[in-house]
Amino acid sequence: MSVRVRFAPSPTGQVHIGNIRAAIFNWLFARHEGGKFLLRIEDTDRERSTPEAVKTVLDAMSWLGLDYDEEPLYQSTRQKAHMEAAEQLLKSGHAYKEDKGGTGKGECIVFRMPGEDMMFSDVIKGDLRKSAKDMSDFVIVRSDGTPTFHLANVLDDIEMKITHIIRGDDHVENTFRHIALFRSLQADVPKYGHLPMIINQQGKPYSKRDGAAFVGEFREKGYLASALFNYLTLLGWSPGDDREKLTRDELISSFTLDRVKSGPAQMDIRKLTHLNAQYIAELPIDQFCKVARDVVVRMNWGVNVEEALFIKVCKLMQSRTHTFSAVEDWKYFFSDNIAYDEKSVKKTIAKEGVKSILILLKERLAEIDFSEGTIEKVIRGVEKENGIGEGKLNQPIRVAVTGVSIGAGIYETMVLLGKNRTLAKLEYVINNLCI
RNA sequence: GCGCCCAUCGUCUAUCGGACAGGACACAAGGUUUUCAUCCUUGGAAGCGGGGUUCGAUUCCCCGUGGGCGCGCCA
Repeated sequence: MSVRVRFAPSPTGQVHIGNIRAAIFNWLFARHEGGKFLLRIEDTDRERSTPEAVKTVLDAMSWLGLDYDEEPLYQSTRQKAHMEAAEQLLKSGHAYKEDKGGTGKGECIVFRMPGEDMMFSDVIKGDLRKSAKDMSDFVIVRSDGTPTFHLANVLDDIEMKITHIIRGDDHVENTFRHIALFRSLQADVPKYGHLPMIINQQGKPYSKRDGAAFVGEFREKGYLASALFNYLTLLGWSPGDDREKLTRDELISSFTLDRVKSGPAQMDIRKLTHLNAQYIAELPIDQFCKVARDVVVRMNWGVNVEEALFIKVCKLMQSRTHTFSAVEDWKYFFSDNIAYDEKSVKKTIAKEGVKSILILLKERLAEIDFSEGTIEKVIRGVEKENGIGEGKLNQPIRVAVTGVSIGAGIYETMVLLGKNRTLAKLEYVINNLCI
């Protein structure tokens, strides 16, 4: 029988990093096995499940390249089938009505656990057992007539002919209930695999408080889908050798569930960032420009970022870009109005004697055509005339023309800045920041 | 409290009883470089504790400890 797996998110606004990893593992498993990867939108919470929330899920998936094989099943369309199944369970004696605990809410429908010890072989965790006394009956239809997660989930998995359920660790206990449901519905019980949780630095499951907890945030912070995808597979899984940076095809061919670890794994943003830098470095330049351009648009600098210059800047900056949020600091290439880093200014420009040197530099630069060679020559000359060590002027100049103390090679930077802008910035610094 | 699961460098991991426990991130020290970054070299860094089984245990078993998860008319 061919493998059919699913990702079943409830669209509640954001896609949690733990959920998307479950989706990735399901996807990888399906692709490895040549099976189907399906999507089910669990939109029974009518208040939170808005079309926008659904779109967020879809966007996150397409961003990561998680393509699904059949039309998504919307759980909200299954209400009737759910209720019919509940009636059937009532009839067959697998469920009964009860006002649980006399809450006054009225009667709900409760599923009767079989009352015997259970065991299933988890594809990741191995044999898991639970004795009858530790399992109690549970509600499948609320007193308001709506089905609970357990009922809906199992019924829809039957409907979708799911063969393997790969989901978070937090569901292991539910699995005993779900298996009992499958059996009493006379359906084939799928295979289960429970993924370890992703935890934060405190060892707790990732939450909003940990900053980057949602897929959208990683995207905004300048991470590449390919890097996030790759990194997430490494959390709780490894190919068994020393490879860590794997292409999607390599991931598909080496992914097996029996290599998934069963203990929780801690997220390390730094390692993600390192991977991200590698992926960025090997991006074709036009791709790099495209993603960088999106950041520029979002930043809304209020200046014209001309494409030809932008491409040159991209070429210059790509190798030192770890995440695309670094693009936010590129404003000095395109704007006459830049922010000066106070500390850097203090350290390099706001010093005795700098002013006259910069004035001389400005005069000399005004006389040449800008190229790396000519610029370097001018700077070396000014240094020599003032008895300054070779290269010592580079940093002050960098701060003067870019506002910050880090960046690409200063000659290249000045060439891209252009003569006019360079001179204008020197003029500003001489008049306003020098002492 | 009860039940289930897990346990290798700070972190992610390799090891399917047998060599110096390997790799990556991070960190440190060098080198390259006009700053930053890249790149290169080197270094420190781990088998939770205690019992067994075995010629031999990180690996198998038990106990302890630590951690995670679950115990809803949430999903």
